[in-house]
Amino acid sequence: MNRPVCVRLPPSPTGLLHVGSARTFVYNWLFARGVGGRVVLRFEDTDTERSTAGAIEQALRVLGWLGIDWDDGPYRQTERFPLYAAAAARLVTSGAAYRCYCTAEELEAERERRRAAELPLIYGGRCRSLDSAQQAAFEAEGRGFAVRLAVPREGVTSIVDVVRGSVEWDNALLGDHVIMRSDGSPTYQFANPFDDIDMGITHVIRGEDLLSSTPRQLALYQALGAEPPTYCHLPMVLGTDKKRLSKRHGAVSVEEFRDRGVIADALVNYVALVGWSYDDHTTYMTRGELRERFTLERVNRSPGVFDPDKLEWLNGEHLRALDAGAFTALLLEHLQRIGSRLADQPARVAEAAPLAHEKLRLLSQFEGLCGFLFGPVEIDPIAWDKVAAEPEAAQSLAAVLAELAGVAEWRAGAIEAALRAACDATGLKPRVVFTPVRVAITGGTVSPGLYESLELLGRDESLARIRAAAGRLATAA
RNA sequence: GCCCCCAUCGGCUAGCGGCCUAGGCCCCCGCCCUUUCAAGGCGGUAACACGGGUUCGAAUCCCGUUGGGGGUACCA
Repeated sequence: MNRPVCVRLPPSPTGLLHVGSARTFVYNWLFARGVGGRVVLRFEDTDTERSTAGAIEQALRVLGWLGIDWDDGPYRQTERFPLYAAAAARLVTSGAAYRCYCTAEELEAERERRRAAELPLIYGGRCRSLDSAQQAAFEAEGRGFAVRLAVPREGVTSIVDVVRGSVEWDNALLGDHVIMRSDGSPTYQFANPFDDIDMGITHVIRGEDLLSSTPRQLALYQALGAEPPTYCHLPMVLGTDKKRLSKRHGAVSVEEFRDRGVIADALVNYVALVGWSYDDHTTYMTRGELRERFTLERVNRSPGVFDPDKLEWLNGEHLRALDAGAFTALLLEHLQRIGSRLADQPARVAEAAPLAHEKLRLLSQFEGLCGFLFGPVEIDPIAWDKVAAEPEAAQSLAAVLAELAGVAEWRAGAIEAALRAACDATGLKPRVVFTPVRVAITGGTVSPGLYESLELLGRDESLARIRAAAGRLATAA
C-alpha cells in the first residue's frame, strides 16, 4: 500500500532547540517538501516535569525563524491524554497489554539480580501472567499499577532502515515496557508510536539514539494492527570530542547561533551537510536547491562532528550572496533582536551596511566593525600603541589634514585623491600614512574601507578625530 | 554486563571492485592581490583503524580485532 507521504516534527519542549534536533527537523522538512508530502508538528510533552509552556512558544518562534513550516498541528500530547488512556484500556482488554503492580523497589531488586547474573536488564514479566485472584489481591492491598505492553518473546523483529539497511533484534531481549505510568500518563514509547499511527505518519526520520526503541514501538504497531512506517535513523551529531553534542561544547541551540548573527538559510544549509551530501563538491546551497536535491538515500551512516568554524564560513557565504537590501534588512533585524544601541539609528545602519557586507561572517561582527560610525570613537590601546610607535605618524596625520582641507566634495573618490596626495607629499608608503588615520577615525587597525568610512563619518567629525589623534601624539611626544 | 549502530585527511565529506599515485570544502600554513581586515586567487601539510580472507584486482565485499557512539527508565 502506498500512502501519501507524511512526516512529523516531534519536539519535546524541555529547553532550547538543540541544533541536533534542528538537523532532524530540517531533514524531515526537506524530505517531505521535496516529495510534496505533509508535515505534522507535534509537541511531545508527556514528561510534565520537564516540559514548559515557554519552551513551546520558543520552539514555535525558532521554527518560524528557520523557515520550517507545517501543515498540521501544532498538537500537544498533553491534550491527547484521553486518547492514550482509552487505547491502553483497549489493549489491556484485548490482552495485548497488562497491568503491572510491581513497586519501584521490586523493579530495582530485579534489575540488581539481573545485573549480578549478567543478564539483560529487562522486565521479566512477573505481572504478565497474574490471574484475576492475584490481581484482586494487589488491588486490595491498594497497590497502584502501570500498564505494560506484552511484547513478543520469541522470534525476531526486523526493519529495513533507509540509511542502515536491515537491522534485527531478538525479541527475547526486549522485555515488556511501560506504556502508561501509574499516574495515568502515557510514556514516550507509547504516545509517540500511537500518534504516528493515529496521524498517518509514513516516514519516521529521527536520530539514531532512537534506533533501539524501534522494536518496542513496532510491537505496538503489531498490537494495533497498523502498517509500520518507513524508518530512517540519522547519524548522531557530535561535539568536537566525539561525544554527543551538548552544552559542554559551547553554543548548541539554534537560538544561540541566531543571536550570534547566523542567518537561517546558512544554518539550514550547514546542518543539512552534517550527515548528508549532494555530491563530491557542492557545499553552498540555497533552501530551494536543498529542497530539490535532498534525498534520504544519500544520508550517511556515520556520526558527524558539528563544526562551528565551517558554519561561520558558510554563513559568510550566504551573507555575501544577499543583495544590499536583504542584507540590510537581516542586519537590522539582528541588531533589534539582540537589543543593540545601533538599532536606534536604522538609517545609519543602512548607510554603513554596504561597508561591512563583504567582511562579515556573523552579523554580530557588524557592531565591532562599524560601531565608530554611531558615536564617539574609542581608541583601542593596542592599536594606539602601534601608531605611537610609528615615527612618521605625526607627519602623516599633518599631511593628511592639510590635503583633506582642500577637498571640495566630501566623497570617497576625492578623499582617496587627497590621501594619495598626502603620500606623495611626504614620500611615505600608503600603509604608513593610512594606519594612523584609520586608528584615529575608527579606533582600530581593522575597519571597512578607509575612504568610504571617512565619507560616511562626514568632514567635520573626520577632521576632528584626526586632529584629536594628532594632538594626542604631540602631547605624548 | 547485555543489545544495536558506526569506522576515508584535525573536522564535514566524495568514493557503492579496476576511472584512486584517494577528489572537494572548513580549519591550519605559505605566496599573490591590497590602505588595514575580510573577500578573492594560487600552492602546501594531511586520511582509507588493524588483521585475516574473497578476487586477476579492494577504500569499496565477507569475517575477526580494536576503537567510538547509542540503548538498556513509570526521560524523550
